[in-house]
Parts: sequence; structure tokens; C-alpha cells
Amino acid sequence: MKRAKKKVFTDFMTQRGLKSTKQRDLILDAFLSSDRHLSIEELYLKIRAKHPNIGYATVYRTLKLFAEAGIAREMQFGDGQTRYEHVGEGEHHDHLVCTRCGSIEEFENETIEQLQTEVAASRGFLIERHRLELYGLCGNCRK
Amino acid sequence: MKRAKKKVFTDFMTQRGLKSTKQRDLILDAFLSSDRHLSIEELYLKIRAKHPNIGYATVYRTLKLFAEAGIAREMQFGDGQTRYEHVGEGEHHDHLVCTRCGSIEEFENETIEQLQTEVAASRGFLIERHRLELYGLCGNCRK
DNA sequence: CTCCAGTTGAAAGTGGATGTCATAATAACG
DNA sequence: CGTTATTATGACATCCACTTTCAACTGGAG
Ligand SMILES: [Mn+2]
Ligand SMILES: [Mn+2]
Ligand SMILES: [Zn+2]
Ligand SMILES: [Zn+2]
Repeated sequence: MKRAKKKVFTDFMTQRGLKSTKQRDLILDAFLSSDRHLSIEELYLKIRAKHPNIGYATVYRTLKLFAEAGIAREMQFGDGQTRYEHVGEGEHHDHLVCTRCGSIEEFENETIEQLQTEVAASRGFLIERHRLELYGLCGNCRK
Repeated sequence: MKRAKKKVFTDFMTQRGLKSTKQRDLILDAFLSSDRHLSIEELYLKIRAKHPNIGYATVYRTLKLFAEAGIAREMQFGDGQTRYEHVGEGEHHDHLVCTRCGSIEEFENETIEQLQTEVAASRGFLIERHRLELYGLCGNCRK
């Protein structure tokens, strides 16, 4: 699946006339092999540890490209930092965010999605995307 | 209900040893008699039209007070601006946000709320609050 | 190998939120 | 009522997370 995403990104770049560079390769590897939901700064620092010459702006721009290519999703959990997470073709999930330790769990619930569609339909609203986040204490932090 | 919220705020101020000022009265009136979901800037400009001496910082600080007092809720719809909406005791609702005209509709769905609780429970997660936003085209903008 | 369009990193710019501080207003007290 | 301690206000400064700019630097087509 890392392979698949790399191909998606390569195709995207070709189709847009963008170039392959070692920075982009680095950033893609770091992104794909990292925890989900990292901020730009976090990914930047991680890469910078081994490649001190990388620029913040390059990481920033490359993550935007990932999002455009469809292999990353930009998100906001209200902590003032934009985060990026991996996404696969047609995948979707929502989040449980721990307000104490900051951990993020994912979940899917088809019934909720269905109800959302119904709510929207009943008002003539057409959903393009949605966002559902449950904030609270994770199992560990409740103890 | 405007009356009720004013009382809640007055009590809050008394209990915290805060002073009553004409600015706070102005801002509370403007807030309570305005559209829901305004940004600080929007409310500031609205008040400033009739009271040119009001300061942005005062509006900013007063809205924070409203939130602390429990008569306003701070929210983010991803457009880079913090918005405040009216909230009543024990009230809750979620949002439909039009990505074209920016209008915001509200809805409640008890079944969805129930399912959220179940999802959380099945993972040992304790929900403190949540956020559900459906983005897309409103009835008007679909035409 | 050449050459040009695309890329990079440092640095400057943005915009909204938040902090600072001298001045002004509130309200308790004598 | 005046006095006085406390809190509030508004102009301005600062912060911070991006976002843009630009001169130097590739990648890769031809
Ligand atoms: Mn996720
Ligand atoms: Mn609302
Ligand atoms: Zn936790
Ligand atoms: Zn609309």
C-alpha cells in the first residue's frame, strides 16, 4: 500500500508536469512511514534529523501536493496546527481525540454516515464531505 | 431567553467579581440580537458602526467571557476565523455548512448522538464533547 | 550536453489571536 | 458624596502558524 500510494503520487506528478526530486522522495517516505496525523512541524523535524538541509517550506508545499494527489488529508483538531493523515482510495473514517494525552483513534460507522445523508437530504442539502470528531478521555487516560 | 442569558452573564460577573460596563452591555446586546455564528471581526464591525470607540480587544475579551459564562460557544469551521454562537443551558446541535455561500444550518439527531456514545463505549473512550459538521451545498446553492 | 521550466530554502509577509500597558471607569468605603 | 483600590478599556505590540517571494539550483526533455 505504500507502493500503491507512491504510484498514485508519481502518476499525479506526471500528469501535472511536476518533477521528481530527492526532497519529495524523502518527504513521501517519511510521511508514509510515520504515525498518522502529524503536523507539518512534526514531519519537518523528523526529516530534518537526518537531512538538515531540508526546508520547512518544502515540507509544507509537498504535503499540499500529497493532499491534491489524494494520498493525504488535511485536518484540524483545534490545537492550532494543521495535520495531515494518510488516506487511501475511497477510504473514510472519523476520529476519537483524547483531550488529555492527545492520542487519536479512528473509527467507521456506516449507520452514522447513512443518518447524516438523511439529515442532509431532508433539508435539500448535498454533502460533499463531513467531519465527525469525538473529544474526551481515551481508555488509558480514564484510569 | 435574551433576558435569561443576560441574567446568567450578570450572575457570572458578580460571582467572579467583574465589573459591569457599558461596553459589555453593548457587546452582549449586539451578540444576542445577531445572527448566530459570527466571527469576532463581524461582531466588532457591527458594533463599531454605532459606537466607533469600541476596541477590537474588548470585543475579543468579552466574547471569551461569554463562553466562560456558558452563554456562547467558540467554534471553528476551518475558514481561519473563530466564531461564536449562542448556546442555551443544556442545548446542543450540529451544523450543515454551505461551502459556496457560507450559510450555516443547524440540526439535531438523537440517533446519531446515541451511536456516537456506543462507538466510544466500545473502545473504552469517554466523550466530553463532539463536533459534527456536514459540508456541502445548501438548498439554494444547488440550483 | 544545453537549456528551460520547475524546485528549493532562506527570508519576508500575512492575518487572526493574544499580550502589554498607560489611562479611564467602576464600585466599595469612609 | 469624594477617595481609593481594583478592574476594564483601547491602542499598539507581539506571537505564531502558515504562506508567499525570489535568487540560486536542479531535473529531464531534446
Ligand atoms: Mn485518521
Ligand atoms: Mn449553531
Ligand atoms: Zn488519552
Ligand atoms: Zn449555500
